[in-house]
Amino acid sequence: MKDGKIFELHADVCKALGHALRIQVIDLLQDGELCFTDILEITGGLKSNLSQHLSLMSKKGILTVRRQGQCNYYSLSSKKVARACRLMREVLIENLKQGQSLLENL
Amino acid sequence: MKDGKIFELHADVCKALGHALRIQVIDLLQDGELCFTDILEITGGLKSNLSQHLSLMSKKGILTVRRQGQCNYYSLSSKKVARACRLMREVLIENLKQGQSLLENL
DNA sequence: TTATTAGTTCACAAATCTATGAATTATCGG
DNA sequence: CCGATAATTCATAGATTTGTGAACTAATAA
Repeated sequence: MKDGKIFELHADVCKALGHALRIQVIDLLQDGELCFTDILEITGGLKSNLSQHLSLMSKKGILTVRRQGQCNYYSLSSKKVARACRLMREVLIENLKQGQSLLENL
Repeated sequence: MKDGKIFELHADVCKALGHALRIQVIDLLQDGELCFTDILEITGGLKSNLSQHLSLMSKKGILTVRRQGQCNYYSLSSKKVARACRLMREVLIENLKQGQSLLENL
């Protein structure tokens, strides 16, 4: 595989983390699966919107869906997703502590 | 801080990972700082483009800049950025192995 | 001072992403 | 079959991100 291609695939997977609702979903699924309706109830908003975000996350390979009867259960495809997410959160917290974000958002 | 706000800030930091060139830069800086010109030489493309991506990464707090004489040296703000990035790469590799990406990209 | 090197900033068009609401599909219970 | 529940798909308008080239700033060298 060409070198540039791996960067694009890699970035594509990382892009799946780049939205507040998607981050919240990853947070919610850290301890196990939840069904669509439960996620919707917690996050709020339109079901069509949530559905599209979950679909994107599944396509990028960070979520897994399990269909059971009427309900769709979503879970993280790997614990590594949650770990990566937590690391980035720590980076954020460290930056916030240094007040960097205050300066940058003026 | 409101709960929704942390998700947005968190997503914002993660967004900084969501671009092929920026992933490549993180890769390059894993073992230490590099100056702008060196990065440009490796990644290719327009300097204005690279400059904007580096600036974005700095604003989001994942890069640090050190100005020395004529040159600007960039480095990762934390080893955690590289670790998170590697985790996501592993997630990608695992998915590729399972051939998920082939199916999804048809 | 003038030229050169290093890099940033700016404006703008093109591409991509996001939210919304309506229409649609699928499953189950009666 | 019929109605209800669960969720996806679709079209589209609006917002954000990206790449490009020109103009600009800062530090050094001649």
